[in-house]
Amino acid sequence: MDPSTILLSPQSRTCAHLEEPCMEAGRSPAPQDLARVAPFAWSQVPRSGLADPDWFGDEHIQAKRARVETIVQGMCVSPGAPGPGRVLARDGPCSPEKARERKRKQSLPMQQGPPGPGPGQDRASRKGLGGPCVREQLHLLKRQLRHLQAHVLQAAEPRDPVQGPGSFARGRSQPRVQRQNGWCPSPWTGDTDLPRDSGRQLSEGAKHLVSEEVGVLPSGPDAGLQILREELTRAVSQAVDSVLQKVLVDPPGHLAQPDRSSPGQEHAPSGGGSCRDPLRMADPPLGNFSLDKPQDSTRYHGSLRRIPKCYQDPSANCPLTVASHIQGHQIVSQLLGQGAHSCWSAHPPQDMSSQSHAYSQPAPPPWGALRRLPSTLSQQPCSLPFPSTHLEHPPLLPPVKVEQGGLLAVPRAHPFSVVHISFGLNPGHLKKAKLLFFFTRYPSSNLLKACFPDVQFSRGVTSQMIKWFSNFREFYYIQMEKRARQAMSQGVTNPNLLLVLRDSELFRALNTHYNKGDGFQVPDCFLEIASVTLQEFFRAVSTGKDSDPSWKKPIYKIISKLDSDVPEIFKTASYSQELFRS
DNA sequence: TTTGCTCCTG
DNA sequence: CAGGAGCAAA
Repeated sequence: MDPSTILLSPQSRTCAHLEEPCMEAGRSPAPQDLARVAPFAWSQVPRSGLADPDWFGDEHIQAKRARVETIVQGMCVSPGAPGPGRVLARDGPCSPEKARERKRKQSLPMQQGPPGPGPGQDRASRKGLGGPCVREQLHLLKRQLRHLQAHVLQAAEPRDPVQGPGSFARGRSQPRVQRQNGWCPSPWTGDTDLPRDSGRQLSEGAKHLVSEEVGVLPSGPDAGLQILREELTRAVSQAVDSVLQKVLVDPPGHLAQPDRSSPGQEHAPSGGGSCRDPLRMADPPLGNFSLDKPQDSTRYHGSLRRIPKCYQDPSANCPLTVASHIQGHQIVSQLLGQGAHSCWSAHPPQDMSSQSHAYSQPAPPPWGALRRLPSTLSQQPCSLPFPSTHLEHPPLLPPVKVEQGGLLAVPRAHPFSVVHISFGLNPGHLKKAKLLFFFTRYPSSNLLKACFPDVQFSRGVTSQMIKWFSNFREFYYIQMEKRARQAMSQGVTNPNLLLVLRDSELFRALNTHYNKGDGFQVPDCFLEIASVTLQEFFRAVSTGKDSDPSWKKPIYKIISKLDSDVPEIFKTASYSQELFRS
């Protein structure tokens, strides 16, 4: 008896939940909060200002404020001045109707955002956002700004040498600028069609909404500019948010999904729970390993096999072309939950190619990060609390014919990431396919397409990949048969004693083949499937069924039912690129 | 006919 | 790992 294949106790590993990146950072208002707060930022300023002793005690400032307010109020009733996106209007002596009208006008562009961006409209919406629409708004606001500046400069004559025009504003805004320097530009700004500078300004404006929505009374041209920036920021970021919220679904694999068709995967607490666990290694190792246990794996069959919950979810929130759930959720959660102070937001997508890991780890070698990730995946492939390290890895150009920007052609590619579509398969894809084999021995072509969003599938590519898996299986079954026969020759009688452990020779052979370099921690579920396979081969061989020319077929059938769900990370384009890179 | 699989060979 | 033959199912 070969002790290496006898499992006395299942290896159990603790469930190492990786912390969400940047969670320790102080939470800043989520965009919804911003959206809730921002429209009142201006009107709240005086109130907060009154509460501020510095502010309240300064009569000069008060006088100046009164003058500026008068000017602004005058502007708000001046014909033609207010327009869409007008932001300087505030409730005051203006008539209630006009005030209401202004409120409506100022809230419409922000709250409506892009008009009903549907799942398939994100591109168009974003174009509209970043393009002519925003430019027009910008233009309009600039005109208003010039208007305002003229008024302010007229009104605030240098009567006060200490606090000349803008001096107050500068005194107040200077530290603000300082803080702005530490502000991480919004990742979205870079994704719009706005000039990079505009994006930065917008982001800086957004920061005010976060950190200075109260307590400062903007005044003077600088402040006016700031206000304009803020409002522009608000409009754009809200629009982007709404697009995002429409486009990016709540990921099934990240949040609690109690009703998921494969609940065991979602909440596998540890160890062998990494995949659908047909054999529940919690059983004593010598317990029943008979194949009736995987009954629930029949769920994998049929049309619903491996269909992500998202596709089964009747919720309309799930667009047909689903972005990578995890990426999407990460983006949303980063944006919504961690918002302005998110490390993630410190790097616009465009910069990620040069700052790939900077936001999650100081400078981890790609493979190091990769290695840490799968080991987590192998424990919880479906809940996937993986580090953001892998979320937005820079798309790496494979040395094949590539094409940029095939977003619409890539169903699972993130709509906001630049995906380089490969028309062929590269070593990274092969590597990924091998790792995939740990989860699925018989991937459907749909699954393959889902797992290789950066590949433009053609008949040739599909068959090549199918061929790969065929080869993988071939090797796998050969090893199994070999080991089964070996066990038989060693006098093993109880097939249930045959288990594949990580330190067994069989595992080493498989690991070497599929996981060269051992950079990926093989999921426990694979060990379980391998054990089942080995036992089936042993049973067949020991009962003489191998005399039948097609004696392997029943085994194949059994094993084909034991495929596990593939971790979502495999469905991201950046993953194979990362593998290729390493 | 197409697709997918196994088996064999190089 | 790829190519090809052969088979079976859709």
